[in-house]
Amino acid sequence: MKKYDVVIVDDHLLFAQSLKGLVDSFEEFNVLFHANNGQELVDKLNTVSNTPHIVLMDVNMPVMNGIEATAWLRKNKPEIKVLALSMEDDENLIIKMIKKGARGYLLKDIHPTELQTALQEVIDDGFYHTKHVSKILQKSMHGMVKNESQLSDNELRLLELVCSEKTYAEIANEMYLSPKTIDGYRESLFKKIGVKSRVGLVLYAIKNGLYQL
Amino acid sequence: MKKYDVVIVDDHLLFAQSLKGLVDSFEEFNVLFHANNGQELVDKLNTVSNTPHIVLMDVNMPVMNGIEATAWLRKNKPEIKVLALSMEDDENLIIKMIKKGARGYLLKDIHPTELQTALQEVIDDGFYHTKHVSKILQKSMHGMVKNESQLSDNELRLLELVCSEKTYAEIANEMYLSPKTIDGYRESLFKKIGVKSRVGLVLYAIKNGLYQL
DNA sequence: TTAGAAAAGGGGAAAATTCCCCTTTTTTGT
DNA sequence: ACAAAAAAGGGGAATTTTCCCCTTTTCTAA
Repeated sequence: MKKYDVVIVDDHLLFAQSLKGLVDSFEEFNVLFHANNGQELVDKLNTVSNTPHIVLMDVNMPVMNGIEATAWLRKNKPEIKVLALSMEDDENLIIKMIKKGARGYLLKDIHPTELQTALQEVIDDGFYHTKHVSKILQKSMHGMVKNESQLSDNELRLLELVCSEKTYAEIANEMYLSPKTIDGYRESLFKKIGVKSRVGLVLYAIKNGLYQL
Repeated sequence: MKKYDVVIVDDHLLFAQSLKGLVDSFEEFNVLFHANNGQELVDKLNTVSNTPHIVLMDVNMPVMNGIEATAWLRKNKPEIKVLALSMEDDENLIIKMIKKGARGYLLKDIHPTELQTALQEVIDDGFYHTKHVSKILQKSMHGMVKNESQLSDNELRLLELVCSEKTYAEIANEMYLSPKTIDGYRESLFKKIGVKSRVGLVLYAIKNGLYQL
């Protein structure tokens, strides 16, 4: 029987290596290769003739992260199915990955047998949603998740820059905008997010993974 | 040849499982059992007659974390050697674990062969320091690491409360102290930590786990 | 017990943040 | 081409943060 080819994209070498052992131990699957980040995946797919059926994709990675890599795959290799596998249990991150094309989102603390089930279902049904992911998707359909997609690009940019010791004047300078414009963005962010101080913005940005510590 | 027994303590099941596979593949080592957190380790060590030579200890875990578990081991099972294995690359955390008795601190992105080397050296020499850990220890000996142990109780308390939308006046009220006293603590924290704004304090507190999101 | 250190508190002011209400410029849909 | 909407910018002021230098109270060790 032909095995399905899996590619692992993860910057934690130890995890990736042992994950490979686990996946290889599954009857129906076989690890084709491993990439340390999104960019390495893209490079390897462009040179190697063999394309995998499934990519097990970490989300937080240096150089090119899982979101960008998944977007690239959908555009350039749409036949490859992406299964996200991350430590981050974050509603917005999960939604973002699925919007970009991930067929499911597993947390790294799942049971090994669930990984096998997930891989098989992605092959058979085209997706695999854990109960947890289903619940988040349900909520997001009803607008229960404050998704930052309703924040403008500049507001998002400010939200990141606010997580620093820069003053608003310095931030305005960096964004080539008037301090008054920045003040407007700030006010808008306060309203949309529901906070009343810069510290509130910082806390929100960090909780929602918009600012990487 | 008798193999050395290893116990894995990690709340990420998938990682733990595949790590077990890796360790079992080493000639000289054998995984005795796995615990999901420090408390489970303590329970199992108290019921099982067999004690391991080495514990591979994650740091961030629910219920009882790696620091508490390592402290318990030093007090109750000093013959067991702890090797920390974590994602967290944080100077204070590394120092804290080693102070509590860890024989080394590995990051989860090391190469699998280095894990084998580390296990072997912990058995042979009693410790294994990566270049990274050695550098941090060297720095800490020269007071180059800003360790939060030199922050007073009130300063630490303020550092937590600062991670909120409260004003300093409100914080003063909550701590039953004059706003001016709080102002003094704040100034002292700025100096000790090396920041110049409240956002700087928030970022420091979060990076160092002093404030739980 | 008594001097010195540490903790707590204060005055005052410049800088930064927050808030509200308003104008100009740019973009967009038809 | 033009009206409406969105983005950018402004005036002005209250509040909060930040900073510096100083006094009083409390703890601590000789």
